[in-house]
Amino acid sequence: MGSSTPLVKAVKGMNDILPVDIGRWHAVEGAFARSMQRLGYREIRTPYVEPTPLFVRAIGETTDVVEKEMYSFRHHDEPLTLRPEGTAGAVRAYVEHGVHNTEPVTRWYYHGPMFRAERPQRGRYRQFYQLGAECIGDAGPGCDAEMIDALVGFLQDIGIEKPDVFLNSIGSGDTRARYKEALTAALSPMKDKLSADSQRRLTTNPLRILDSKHPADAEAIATAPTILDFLSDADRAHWDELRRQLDALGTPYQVDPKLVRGLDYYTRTLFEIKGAYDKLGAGSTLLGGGRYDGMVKDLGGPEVPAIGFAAGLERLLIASTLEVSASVVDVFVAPLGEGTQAPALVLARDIRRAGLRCEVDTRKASMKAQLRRANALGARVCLILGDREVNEGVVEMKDLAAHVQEKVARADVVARAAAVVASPVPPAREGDGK
RNA sequence: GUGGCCGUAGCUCAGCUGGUAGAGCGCUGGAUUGUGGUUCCGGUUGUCGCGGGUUCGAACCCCGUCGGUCACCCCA
Repeated sequence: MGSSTPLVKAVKGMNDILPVDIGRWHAVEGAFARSMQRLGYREIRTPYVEPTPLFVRAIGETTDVVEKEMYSFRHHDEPLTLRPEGTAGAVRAYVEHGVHNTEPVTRWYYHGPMFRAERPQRGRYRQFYQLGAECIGDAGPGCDAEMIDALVGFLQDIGIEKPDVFLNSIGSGDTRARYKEALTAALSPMKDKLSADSQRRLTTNPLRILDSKHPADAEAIATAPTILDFLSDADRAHWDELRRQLDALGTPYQVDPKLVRGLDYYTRTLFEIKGAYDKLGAGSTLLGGGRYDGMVKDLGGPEVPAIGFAAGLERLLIASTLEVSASVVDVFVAPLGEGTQAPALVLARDIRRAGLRCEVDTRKASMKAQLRRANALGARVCLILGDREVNEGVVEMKDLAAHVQEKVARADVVARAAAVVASPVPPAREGDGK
């Protein structure tokens, strides 16, 4: 009946995904899996809960994620955390299973929920879903270029017309150390003019100032030295080669020397893809990633390079124009009259055994109500089984899209219904049925 | 986490300087006592997010709280 006030509600920032919406989720997840499999990636699933120190080590002690966004708790004195991202767990699994001993290059993709205690808004939730992949064991820029190119293709596959790729290199350890020094030196004199956040960042994490949207920081950012001028020879070679290969692939990108990311583990290549600005506003980063050549070793493994990315599934769904069939069943069986339920159940089971989706009405509803339901479920065929039909050994088969109906022998009805379901939907016509 | 805006039926929303709720869609019944979708006619739905306060009287004003949203922080 009417409405009701729930006694218990879902946790803030954590949402139900209802069946009406799940089709689009499946479509995007499926497109992603196919796209990664075509590149030789295999799926990995890791736990949603990991030991807290994994994230502290991998992501970095002073990052916002670790400092204030993790769902952490103790269980029997063991510090645990709901994973805030997927790379740390994948790399932990890589090290734990000694995967480097079994193959030179490892390509894994994953999808699943992540948890971050931020203030929710559109496209940003406390339990959210990521699609991601890691390529471990190849240091070359070709690996980076291939990944970026494939991602653009994937986004186009799900109907995101023109994804914008932003690209940067933040070099490796020594490059970054020299740049940090130069940046701090350049910005310190104007410290008083910076925003409060950036003044603090000057000592904690000066790179992040480049990312600030605060108007007070605009001038400092504009005049700051760019990290691309500080690249070591090896870093520069990687960077130049990456761009050459992207050009060869014909994948457009924009160099953004101010692109920095909030996780400490990145080295060299950094990329971000944005799109659907009108629908996503400030959260239009669809996907971000980069190289993390040091993490495997940091987590106790061998010195092995790696690159990966993660995409926000909710954001992809907002940006995607994919449309998905709302049809729930292929065939609807409508029993009419007293003795018809049992034959209807048998008929429905036969239909399902032929591989079709079929719902049978067990409510004893009127024919009108049953046909309405058949229509609402998106059935192509409605099989009407009244006492008359049962007695005659036939079924009334109605093609709901073509608006035609015929009497079919019970023995033939499964094959005939299957043929109708497989046949193209006739062109829509104006009009009223007869 | 900081600040702004919002919260009325399942959905989208209306409700005039406070006088105790309305539309469309949906759902449902009928027109067609065995035929959907289209058409026509009828019916149905609310502790006006929650708690407190002001007032003779609150959906409307005030405080708190929860939720959403936008921006920031940050990120996917």
